[in-house]
Amino acid sequence: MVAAADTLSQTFAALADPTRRAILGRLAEGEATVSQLAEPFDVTLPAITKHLKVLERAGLVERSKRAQWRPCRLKAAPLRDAAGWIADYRRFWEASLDRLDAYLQKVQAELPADPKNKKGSQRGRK
Amino acid sequence: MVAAADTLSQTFAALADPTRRAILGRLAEGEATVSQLAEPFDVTLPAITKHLKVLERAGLVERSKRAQWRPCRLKAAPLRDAAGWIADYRRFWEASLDRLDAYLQKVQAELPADPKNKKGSQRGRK
DNA sequence: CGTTTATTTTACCTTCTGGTTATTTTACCC
DNA sequence: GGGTAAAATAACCAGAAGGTAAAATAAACG
Repeated sequence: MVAAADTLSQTFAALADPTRRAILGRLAEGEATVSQLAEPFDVTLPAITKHLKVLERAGLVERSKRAQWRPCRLKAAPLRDAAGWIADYRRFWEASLDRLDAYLQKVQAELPADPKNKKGSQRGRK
Repeated sequence: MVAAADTLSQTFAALADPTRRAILGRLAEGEATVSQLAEPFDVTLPAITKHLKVLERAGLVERSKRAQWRPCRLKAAPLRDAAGWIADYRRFWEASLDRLDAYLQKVQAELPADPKNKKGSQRGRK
């Protein structure tokens, strides 16, 4: 425990499920009720309710009451923060920097690695 | 099961833990061994090994062997895809669009509230 | 060879997750 | 009020997560 359920963790955890990502995708097209959201998926409604609760706790979805419906709409603010966190790593994947970096680290890893390289004689146990 | 553990889900799941994000942060400064990575945290080494395995399976970390050390380095490629997914929602949080959108959806929510759109003629999705 | 250092593996435990079915609640409608 | 549709809740379950302590590997070193 102690996990503290920080906002960023909740956001990423919410995004770590394909069903939930699809729900957000659907909500990007506009408000939808729970049944409408559930329709494309092969799961029961309570399962969708749970997913929505996760999304709601993560601040990614907001719900209102309209008659017996509970329409949901997208709230993208947490995505801004998530994108912000990831953006710090942009330089690592941009251009060939990733490969260059890998190369440099590999060289750095190889040089001071084997001053002698002895062979062990232990070989038959498991 | 059936979840298929798609790449994006694995990436987001890996990022959903503060310890793992901190590990990535440390690796952004350069290669590090397991013990070095573990040092700032109040957890045992096996816990770090597990976190590293998660990061490795997500393709965010690559490891090599150097003597008895297993130096880790950052691989940011999956972050590019994650950033790409989130970027699709950029318009929802930018500027005042979020509030405007909320307003529009609220209005939209209030107006067509009462018609007798009962059986499946709501929207015809699918 | 035996020791030491670095890391992984092996149980094992507890909590969280995602799913289910069955039952309630909520609110409209006649 | 009774019926009906939408959604939530309750109770339950299997499996994954994150953690631990203790034992096992791996590789340098003396």
